[in-house]
Parts: sequence; C-alpha cells; structure tokens
Amino acid sequence: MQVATWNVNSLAVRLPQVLDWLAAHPVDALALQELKLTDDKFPLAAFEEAGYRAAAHGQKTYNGVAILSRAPLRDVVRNITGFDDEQARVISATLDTAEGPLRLVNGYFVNGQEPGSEKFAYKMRWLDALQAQLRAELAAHPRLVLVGDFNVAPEDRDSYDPEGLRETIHHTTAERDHFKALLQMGLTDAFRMFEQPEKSFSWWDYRMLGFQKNRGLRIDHILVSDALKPRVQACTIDRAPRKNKQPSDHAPVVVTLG
DNA sequence: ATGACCAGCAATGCTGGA
Repeated sequence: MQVATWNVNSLAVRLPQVLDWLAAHPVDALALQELKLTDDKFPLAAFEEAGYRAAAHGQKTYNGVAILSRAPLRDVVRNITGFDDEQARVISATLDTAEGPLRLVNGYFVNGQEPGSEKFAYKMRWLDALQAQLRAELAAHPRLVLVGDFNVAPEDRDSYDPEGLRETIHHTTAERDHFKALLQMGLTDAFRMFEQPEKSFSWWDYRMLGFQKNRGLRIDHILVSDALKPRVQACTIDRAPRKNKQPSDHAPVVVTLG
C-alpha cells in the first residue's frame, strides 16, 4: 500500500491538481496540509467520487489538515489532546486496511518565522505537545505513520544552503533536536532508509526561480514506527506537480509499504 | 545592493508562508 503527504497551499486553488495527481497515483491514503478553508467548504464529494473517504480539520484562511483514505477511517482525533490551540494543525485517524489497522497522524507543523520570536516559542511548545501526543499514540497503535509538513530540515543535506542558513528557521539546533526526539521514540525517516539523489527537496520558494535552481528544503516527511519499518519498500518525492501551472510550493512525498 | 512569489482577505495593501 502507499501513503502520501502533500502541503497543497490552499485546497480551493489546488483541488484540480490533487484530483489529477490521485488519478495518476491512486495511493491508499493522502494526507493534506494548508487547506486554508473551513470544513463546510471541504470538497468531500469530489474526493468520494475519486474513491476516497475523508476526515478534515480546517479553519478559515490559515492551516487546515485532512486525511483521504480508500479504506474506512475511524477514531479521528483533531489537534493535540490537552494542548489548547486555536490553529488547526493535526488530524489523526485509524485506517482499516486489508493489512490491518494503520494509525495515521498528519501534522502541519508550526513554521516559527524566526528564532527568538513569539512564533518560534509557539513552535517549541507545539512540538513538545506533539511529542507527548505521539508517545501516547505509539503506545496505543504500534502500526503508526507520522506524516506532514514538519517545517524542519533535519540535517544539512536537507537544505540547499546549510552553511548560509545555519541556525535560521527550519535549520536551528532546537528544531532539529525535536526531530531527533521523534526518531528516538521509535520513528524512522522513511526517505532516509534508501539511497536518494543528492539535493532531494520537498519545498522550493516561489521566488528567485527556487525550483528551477533547485534551491529548496526537505521539510515534508514520512516517519514510520518500528512495527512498520520492515514493511517499507520505497519512499520518494514526486517533483512533477511542482512543474504544474499554479503549483503548490511543496511536492508530494510517497511511501510504499509491503 | 535589493527584492524578486503566492494565497487570503478585503478593498490596494497588508499578513503569513518558509
């Protein structure tokens, strides 16, 4: 089976591209971020016609996440339990797949703008809360996948300019330590289980010909639990949608589980 | 040297993204 993640930067604008992509890549589940729309505007019928069930957690203008799944969804949890948050950034669900239940946690991690800022402090608090949530989720659901836009480039090789951008947003030691903490609780970065091309990125700035010059970051990730790790067969970034007219600035990431 | 793009909201200029 295949699970994918994609920050679409407005589902209202990107819906046709998402449907086109699903037609070409009929993944079993797709996690979306940055819907930028309320749940009453979520295009459920269009996804159902494409063969997917869906659970969404949206808000006006900003953020918003959703899970699409061919298999039935249950036990949907919105946001982080016990963490009071105005922003719609997390949705979790159990997928009843043919291979058994799979817990999918989909996050649109806080950007954080600039180290030292109030938004960065919120990012750190949010990451602390997410860690606690994931410990509980992992204890309850050994077969777990954490996906989304992490807004963290975990290592130097995940950035087009690791020296020039050292300790700037997405590159700080504090953010990378949070990412490492996720790995230490028994999650594995599926992309790095395989040999990958150098300068593999999942996001490119709209400005400065970022994509054309491959000046990007790898900030969209798929982490698998220990129970699922032996089943991971491939993990790739699909750069093709970034070449579309009116593209999202992010590309989809896809994991194949045996 | 600087800023350069895109989306939403709302009303033309701002916020936020990364």
